[in-house]
Amino acid sequence: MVRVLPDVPAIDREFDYAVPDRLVPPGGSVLVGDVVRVDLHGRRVGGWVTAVGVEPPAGVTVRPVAKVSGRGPSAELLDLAGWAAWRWAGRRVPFVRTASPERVVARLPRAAAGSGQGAPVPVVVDDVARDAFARPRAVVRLPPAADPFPYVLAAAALGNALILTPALGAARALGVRLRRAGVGVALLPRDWAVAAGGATVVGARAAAWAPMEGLAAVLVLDEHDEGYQEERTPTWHAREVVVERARRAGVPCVLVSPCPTLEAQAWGPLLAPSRQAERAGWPVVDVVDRRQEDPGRAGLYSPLLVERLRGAGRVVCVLNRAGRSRLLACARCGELARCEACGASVGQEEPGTLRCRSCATERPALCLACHATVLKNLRAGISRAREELEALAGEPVVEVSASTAGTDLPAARVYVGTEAVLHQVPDAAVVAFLDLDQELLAPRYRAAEQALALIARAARLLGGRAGGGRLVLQTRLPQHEVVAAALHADPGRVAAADRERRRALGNPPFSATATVSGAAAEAYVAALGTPPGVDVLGPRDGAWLLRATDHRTLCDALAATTRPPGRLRVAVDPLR
DNA sequence: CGGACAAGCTGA
DNA sequence: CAGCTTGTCCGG
Repeated sequence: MVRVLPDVPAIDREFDYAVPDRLVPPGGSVLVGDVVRVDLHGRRVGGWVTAVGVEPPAGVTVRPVAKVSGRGPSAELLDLAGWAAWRWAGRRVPFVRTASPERVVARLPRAAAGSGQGAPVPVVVDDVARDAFARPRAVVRLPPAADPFPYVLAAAALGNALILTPALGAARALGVRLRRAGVGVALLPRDWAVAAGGATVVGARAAAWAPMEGLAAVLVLDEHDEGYQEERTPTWHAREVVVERARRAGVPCVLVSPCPTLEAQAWGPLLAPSRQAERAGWPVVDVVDRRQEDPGRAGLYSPLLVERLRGAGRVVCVLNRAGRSRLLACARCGELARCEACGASVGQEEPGTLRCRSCATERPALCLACHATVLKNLRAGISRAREELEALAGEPVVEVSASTAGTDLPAARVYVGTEAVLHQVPDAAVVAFLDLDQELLAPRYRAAEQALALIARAARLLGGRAGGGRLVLQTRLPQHEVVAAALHADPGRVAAADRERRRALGNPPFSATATVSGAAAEAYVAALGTPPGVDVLGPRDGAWLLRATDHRTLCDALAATTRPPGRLRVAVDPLR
């Protein structure tokens, strides 16, 4: 008899089944974690074995398992899924799915050896990196131009390591380098079976749930990257998952980032490089104080930036324009979309709503003249920026946005785009933030941290100080700590200022928060009540904000609340 | 989630 | 009251 968790998120219960002899693999047995198919209430669903040799409760008719499909997550990972369901107020199934192979894995291969191509390069481990792994936990501040590979090698030198990168491309590149260094590597999600057989694992967010045989060390690169957080509920964070995994396994865990989050710094000791080493790993910064320019004539491009544009090498301009569009017109009659109250042009910040930038009056997105609901974009921020830049540069300028990801960018010397441009252009001689204030003043509690992360990303395209690249920051807030941090290659300035600000405002990591939204939110909040240590704020726009002293208090309160029927979204640690 | 079954609604 | 929709329950 086995206990089975069906692969149906809404059920979130286990059921007992018998295993017919003919389904027991020859010479083996059905194990915890195995993927099965079972009949449940008139339909056949997938599921996972969560316990074997169980005694079903009296009075239930036990049905046989329909099929034993293959191997699945270990008992440790099933347990971790239970913890994650608590931590992010979700169900176990989404986590167990993430921990499972994409396709059926009938049996595991033997432990992965080195690639065998040529003689393995002896693993020379950097002293600083080895010291980081000699501690149970460490946060390493590594400047953007520095190669993190010594930390990767130091992790792999301890045995089968779990190494996370924010995106799969970086994981693939690390895998190649590790194989060349003679390390047996599994790239998740592709090599699930290899990982389960025993290997050092590299991968992105989902690899936090990789099967590991004899986990020896955990390493998270670019720990600050928001790609580590799942956007859909449960809004789990890969860094938190692997930190917990390392803790449970009693193995060292190292988080690396050019600009470590306050969450990371609250978790473990910060190892910062020498001032000299850190300066070498950040580019030279030009701060352009836009307050000094003639307000009537100041466009998007300062005289200094125009001068940099004339130099040699690739130029990348970043313009994260808040709002979907700046100027709209009716697609049917051509009437400009203007404010009813003051006549100024209105923009569309959220689909379906027009907002006046001058008096903040809002109205539904329809034409005042003919009531058509389709409006077209006359001045998307980036498109206009591109035209102006092309005129200034006197050469073709390529526009880059999230929508051009994965396509071949036209060859050009000058690029302009949203922050997506920093992910799509490999390197540059100049990176300019046309309107850094947009980032600095964003109405999010993480704005400073995120702005610095963006600058660190730009710094990667430029290389270190010796490379001669220039980072141009156009701002009206030249004293802002983010600008100062970039200028002095000292991310600690942002951390220090942000820490005090967040402490004063009770923002994470000095609290644990969750948002509750959806049709059933009101009933859920009512059922939650007012547990000690948890503040219930709102509703605002139909959503409630829960703030607790810590995650234990918050998550215990959420776990004690039964979900009412209806649509409900509970997001623990929302980035907002 | 989605099948089973009950209760409710409609039209002849 | 058949035939259909809608709602609630519950799964081994």
